[in-house]
Amino acid sequence: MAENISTEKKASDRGEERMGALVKRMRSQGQRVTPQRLALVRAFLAHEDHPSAEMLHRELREKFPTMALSTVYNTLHLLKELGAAVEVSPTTVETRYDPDTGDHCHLVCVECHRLIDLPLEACVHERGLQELAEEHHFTPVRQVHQIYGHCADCTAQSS
Amino acid sequence: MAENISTEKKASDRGEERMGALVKRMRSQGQRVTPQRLALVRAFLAHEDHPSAEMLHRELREKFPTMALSTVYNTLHLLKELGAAVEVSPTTVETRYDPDTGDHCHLVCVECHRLIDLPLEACVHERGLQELAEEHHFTPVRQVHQIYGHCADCTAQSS
DNA sequence: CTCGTTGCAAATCATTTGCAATGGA
DNA sequence: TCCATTGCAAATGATTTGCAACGAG
Repeated sequence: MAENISTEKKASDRGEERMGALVKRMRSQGQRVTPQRLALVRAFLAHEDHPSAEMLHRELREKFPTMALSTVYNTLHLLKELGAAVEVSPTTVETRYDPDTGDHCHLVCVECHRLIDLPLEACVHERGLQELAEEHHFTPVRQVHQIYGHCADCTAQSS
Repeated sequence: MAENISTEKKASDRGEERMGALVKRMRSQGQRVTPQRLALVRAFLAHEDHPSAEMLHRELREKFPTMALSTVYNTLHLLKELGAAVEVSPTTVETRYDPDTGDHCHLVCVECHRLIDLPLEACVHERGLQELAEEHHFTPVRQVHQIYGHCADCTAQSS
């Protein structure tokens, strides 16, 4: 529990540090900073894990009983555009969002859909995979390395 | 077009080679080898790309006008269990299935959801990423390296 | 003959959308 | 004030499920 408290503080601090810049960018883009968005962004950035829209919705309901799920999605999409959130799709279940936008990879449980962070340096090297998995008591079934971006045709079309 | 024909032949050959073993394994597991499944597996293994259930359904309708979409899903799930297909989820659109089950990664277009194969040796090394992307005229937005498997808790629970 | 599989339609479930009301800038 | 955003409900779209008829072993 003592560990949890310090972890929580770190996450909150990280969040508060990013709030200012984020809010500034929202305003500069003509996006309105509503109380709902403020609370949503603050809650999201404070996460050390990978919450889904539904999870955030449940969490925010306490302060905003009328908060609609569509508002949560709306804000998460905004954060994605601002580069402050990364979508992670464990399998075919709810999309999960990662407040840590640095390059890194995840161990994904195909049963409970838990996501476990791994530093990028650790996972780009094939040889280290087995040891890493064992460290986390994780039994790899398959690995997927996807690079999202724009293909030649789409880049050409939107020019 | 001449290139297409040779490509198609290679894919078909690869498929035919795997058909026998696959059918044998299905029978040994008490799975029935129906004409629908046979056609579906053959069509799937012949693919050089990453068809969705819908795509295969359209394709198979020609020979089996009554083929249900749920039958396609059913067979794809079976192939997945047999290790003959790998699920790939580009974003939040239709799941795509990859007949190439070897370790490799994909370039995923976030606009048209095209998947481009990359050999694993090429993509596990961080440094090569930029050059590889340029080779394919692909603009990377983000990369995702996910390892699917079973986490410690789930492994413990199902023991 | 048996029971796994099929086809069809209805059900699910995450996510999106339409639209009137609200309230930031 | 003006228009982006909200909340709500209905729509969407991929996937799953229930169930009677079918047919592979």
